Amino acid sequence: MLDLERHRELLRQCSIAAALETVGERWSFLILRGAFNGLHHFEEFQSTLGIARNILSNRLARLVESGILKRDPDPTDRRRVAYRLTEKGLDLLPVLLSLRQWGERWVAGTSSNPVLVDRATRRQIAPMAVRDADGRPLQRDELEWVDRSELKDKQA
Amino acid sequence: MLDLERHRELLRQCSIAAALETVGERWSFLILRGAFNGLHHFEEFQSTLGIARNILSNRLARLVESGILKRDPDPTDRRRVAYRLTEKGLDLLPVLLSLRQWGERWVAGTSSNPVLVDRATRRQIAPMAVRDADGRPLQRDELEWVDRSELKDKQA
DNA sequence: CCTGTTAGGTTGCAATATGAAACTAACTAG
DNA sequence: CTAGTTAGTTTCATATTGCAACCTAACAGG
Repeated sequence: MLDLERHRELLRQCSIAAALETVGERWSFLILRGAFNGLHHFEEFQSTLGIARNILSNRLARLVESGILKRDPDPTDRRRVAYRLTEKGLDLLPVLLSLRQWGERWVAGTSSNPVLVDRATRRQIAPMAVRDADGRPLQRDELEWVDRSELKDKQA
Repeated sequence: MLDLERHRELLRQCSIAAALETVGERWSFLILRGAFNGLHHFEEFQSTLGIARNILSNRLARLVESGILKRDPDPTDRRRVAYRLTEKGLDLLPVLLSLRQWGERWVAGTSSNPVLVDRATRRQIAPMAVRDADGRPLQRDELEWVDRSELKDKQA
């Protein structure tokens, strides 16, 4: 009970911890990346990711339960199930892109494929960056952590 | 050998997978969040995060080996070690912020503390968003995945 | 100097998670 | 009907996590 209470306190204090409860491990991230890249069906995920079937089944179920993916049975073939990103799941795009760009720069050392472009201009999206309220990218020394009570103006 | 080869192929193909090799699990993320929030010492991480000492030791060592944290022994007290983010580690800020904002919106349902502000204006940073090359936020239906060879212009 | 405290670990072992491979149920196509 | 397909489920060996105790080196104070 004390553990549960501390757990809840942690969740209240930190949204990262809350987020990590649902997506905080490697296979979930990779499944999400697959979903963003157009994978839908169990076998697609399994063969593309090379993930054990029981782990895939477990993670898919968890992502569905968390509301990140939804399970769409195919009316024309009752065996087939499409797993699709929900609004909640789609909102993870900045996370995935940030992670990808970091990986490109610091781990893989190469750019990867496919790339995300602005449909209208066909130009690649900008690198994910911390920006001020007007959209100007901020350098790290321009940033500061403050207590929420010290905010200059209330922002939604 | 075949597994190793496939593993390498996956890393080459996807920078997210490469990134997840180093930060792809819950405790690493939470340690990084702690580091961004000013934690430095073993005991600080341990008591703040409530993480098992052996897991903390293992993760810290891994993050140091990956070049994300560096290990700074204190010259005035040789027992003490400060773990600090490297350039590589600091570059994970967009990942952590994206994740945090996602968690605030979809999991915790509340805003968390501390918050990141522009030092000059004291205004809160903008939500992480996917933006075009000029910095304009893009909606999801404005985005498209293309093969790198189809890029309209070469961008660094 | 000795004793107690501190800091950063390490160790042993139980519980839990992962992964390989086989199996199953339901469905579809010919 | 048979054979193949799809999405899982199960079994069991291996790996990882977590609890709690322990250890070592360094320090502080009397």
